[in-house]
Amino acid sequence: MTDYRNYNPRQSALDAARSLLTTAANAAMDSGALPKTELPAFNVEIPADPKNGDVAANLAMAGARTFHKAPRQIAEAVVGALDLTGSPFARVEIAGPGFINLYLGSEWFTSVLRAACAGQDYGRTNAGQGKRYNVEFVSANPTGPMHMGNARGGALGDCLAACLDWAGYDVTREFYINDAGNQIQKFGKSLAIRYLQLYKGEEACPLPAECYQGADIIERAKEFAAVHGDSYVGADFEELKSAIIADALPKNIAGLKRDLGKYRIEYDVWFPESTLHESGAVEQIVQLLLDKGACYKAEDGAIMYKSAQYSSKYGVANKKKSDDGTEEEAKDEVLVRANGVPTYFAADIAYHYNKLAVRGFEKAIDVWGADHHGHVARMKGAMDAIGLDGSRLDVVLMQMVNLIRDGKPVRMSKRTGKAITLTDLLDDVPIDSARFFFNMRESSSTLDFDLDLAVKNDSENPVYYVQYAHARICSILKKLESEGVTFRGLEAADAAVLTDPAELALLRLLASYPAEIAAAAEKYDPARITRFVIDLASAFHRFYGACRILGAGDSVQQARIALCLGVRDVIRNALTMFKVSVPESM
RNA sequence: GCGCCCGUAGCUCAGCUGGAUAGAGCAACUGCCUUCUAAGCAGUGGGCCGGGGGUUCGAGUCCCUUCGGGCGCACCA
Repeated sequence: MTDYRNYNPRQSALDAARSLLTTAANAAMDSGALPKTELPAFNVEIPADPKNGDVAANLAMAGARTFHKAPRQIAEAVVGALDLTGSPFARVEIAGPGFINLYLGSEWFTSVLRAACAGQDYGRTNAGQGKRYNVEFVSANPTGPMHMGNARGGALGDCLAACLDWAGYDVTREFYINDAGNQIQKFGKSLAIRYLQLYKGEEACPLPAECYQGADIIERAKEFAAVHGDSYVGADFEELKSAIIADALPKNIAGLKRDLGKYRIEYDVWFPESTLHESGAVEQIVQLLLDKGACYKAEDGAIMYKSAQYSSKYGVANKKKSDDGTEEEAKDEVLVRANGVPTYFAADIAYHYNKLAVRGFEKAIDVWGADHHGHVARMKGAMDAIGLDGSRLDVVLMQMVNLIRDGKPVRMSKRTGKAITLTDLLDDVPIDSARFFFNMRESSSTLDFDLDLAVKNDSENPVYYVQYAHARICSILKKLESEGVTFRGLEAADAAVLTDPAELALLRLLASYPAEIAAAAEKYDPARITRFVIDLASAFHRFYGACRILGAGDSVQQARIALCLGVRDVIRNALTMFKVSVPESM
């Protein structure tokens, strides 16, 4: 059997076209058909309309100036020198203002057909060359439940990691546990007060407004009380806080793992922030920044980081608005407070130093909510400041989610009256829908999540539409089997007999799948795959309406079975890659 | 005030490093099941690509400007 692993037909066609045209243009210059000059930069692309060829090049238009000739004359000179023998292309045309349009031969289509149904993980490429990438996503605060941003970030980060994996990167999925710092102290205070309220009443110990108000805090306090009774009521408040944090925090972290697991997200690494403080890594980073002159001590004893100086390369640093409304120059940022406690920023620098320098990832990709965009430039700048290259940190910013019900935005849960959490969402809509819907828009766009659509069991719901295409293929294959029609294997699959536009459209889509995954990985945009698989399902349904398998002549029948197998496998692999279920019957 | 994201059909959105006649789904209307899953398909209508300048053979795409919407500008994380 031919080895189709790592095969990327679209990319090979583009590469072949570029190489052929470059050779032809040089030959035309050597023969005098074109003036000798440097070959202009040109594009090869897949035209939207197949009438304009399978690969089109703008070489002639792009070279009009350098060659001092009309585009069509240049095109004719190049095409005159073009030798297609041994190439994937069967013919060439000059069209429009001077496009050189190349048409792929049936051997290429056959190679696509066979690769797609060969059962060799078609779509996987080695574009990433095994580079080690770290994808950190969700990293929700362990002080409470996860919200919609975490839901989107989870689906986005997990599927992005999957795309990177399929595109040949060595991917680590990571969750950064913010188990240190101010918000943990606030967590402890909230818990401690809720605990005391159980014995002294709410009036005696009111919960301050800055504390966490959620019902989950009361639950944890009750659990603590169930074990320890009132033995901590008379204790020192700090002692109570420590004890109750030690009890509740691991439970919350376990809860995050459980909820994310239910959402089909499994991490390779859960990285606790506290270890950076305990190991001295945070102190070391601050010292390193002081040594490199990126930091200085302020009069009050705080250690300040020269934010503006390092951030400017990556965008304008945050400016501060003063009380009278006038604007001040970008301000340096606090790394260590005057009281000696490092800020979150200091720990975050140490954390990214750990990823890039200690563990040696080639890239750290962070998935952040867009509300943190102001931190991107300073974080990348900080990487430069500690002697790493800030471009090794990429931040995928993700815009807000609007939940829509009955055509109107919903903010609060009907049941709890509070913001809708990840678990609320997963109670309401299937996990398949959640993972799929969150990957339908690119991360830079705000996303309207239609709760009504997500639970629908009909073709309006894109998840069902795609799953149905797969189930339909499985059903067809079963039917064929029962009729005694069998597939004789890859050698029997010849794309030359597939001439219906619906068949050719399917082949072209199949051909582009590996390149789509590679592009999704490179652009950090897994939504491309979601849209691709919807397109593929749509093209299949059209094929189903236009072409029959039972009753077709033998060679056509064999080729169409191969087409079905290829589409089935690609849908299955794409959905499985995104951890969306793939039913064989519906 | 400064910064980031968005503005394309009635609605939700595609449009790949600028390319050929700007696409899809939903909604509206019309057809298609005694033949492989009608959870499907085919067809019709629907657009100063927010506005205005510029760059060039060519701009939804790049630059400038302007308007509208979202988000952010802490010794919080």
